[in-house]
Amino acid sequence: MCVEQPSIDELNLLHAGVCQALGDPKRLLILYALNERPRHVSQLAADLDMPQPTASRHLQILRERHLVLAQRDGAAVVYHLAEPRVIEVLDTMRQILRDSLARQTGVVNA
Amino acid sequence: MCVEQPSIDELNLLHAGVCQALGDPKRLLILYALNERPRHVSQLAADLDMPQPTASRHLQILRERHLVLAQRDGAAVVYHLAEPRVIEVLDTMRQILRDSLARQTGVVNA
DNA sequence: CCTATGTATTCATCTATCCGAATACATGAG
DNA sequence: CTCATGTATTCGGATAGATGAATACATAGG
Repeated sequence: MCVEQPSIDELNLLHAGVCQALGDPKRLLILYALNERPRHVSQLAADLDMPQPTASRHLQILRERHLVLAQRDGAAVVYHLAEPRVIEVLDTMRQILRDSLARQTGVVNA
Repeated sequence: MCVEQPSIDELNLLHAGVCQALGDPKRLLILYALNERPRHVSQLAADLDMPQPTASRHLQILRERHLVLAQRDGAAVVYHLAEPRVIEVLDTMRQILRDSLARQTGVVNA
């Protein structure tokens, strides 16, 4: 109780922040990779062919936005999705995008 | 036919571009406003209390990402959502966000 | 053509983001 | 404690994004 609730504007700001976190190609790859299975940072970096610090920084951003969760595993850290629904949302967006592209090119011979 | 199809990476890039377009508070307000009803640029600017050039620039970005469509109405231009599904997606994201916040604060007395 | 209204664009500036490289920090083993 | 491994952070520079102010452009009316 007595918890400060975010105002409409604050919620809108947080909302934008989450969307912004999704607005990077590498972070999308990370989210889809973690959807397949949780992974160590180094494993993720190797799988996605990016330097470890790069993966770590992107994971930090995703963590701040509550899109992924970290869990210690000895000296390593396992990251996993915080919300499976996010993948559904991303899939929907991607489908909308594909439809949009199809509509564009489709107009040519419509 | 013979239309160049985007590769996986290109699609991922476009996907990120669309998400990035959603990652701005004012653009979220614009999308939600246009979901209520299509509007002229000036009307939108007035309703959302932002300068007309600001609204116009944001609309340009949303147009480039195929999130809104423009339609001339005399000297004015009516903007409307290109995809109602985008609002569903945004609503889902917002709900996920609310759940996440509730989980955070809820842990206090869990 | 000239004017009025509405929209888009340019410019300069400021801020934020992204990255590679280097380095600091944390954990577990010996 | 020391070392090895794995992760996070800092620094510097390059790039992109957002904004106010000014202005160009487009359309309709007279």
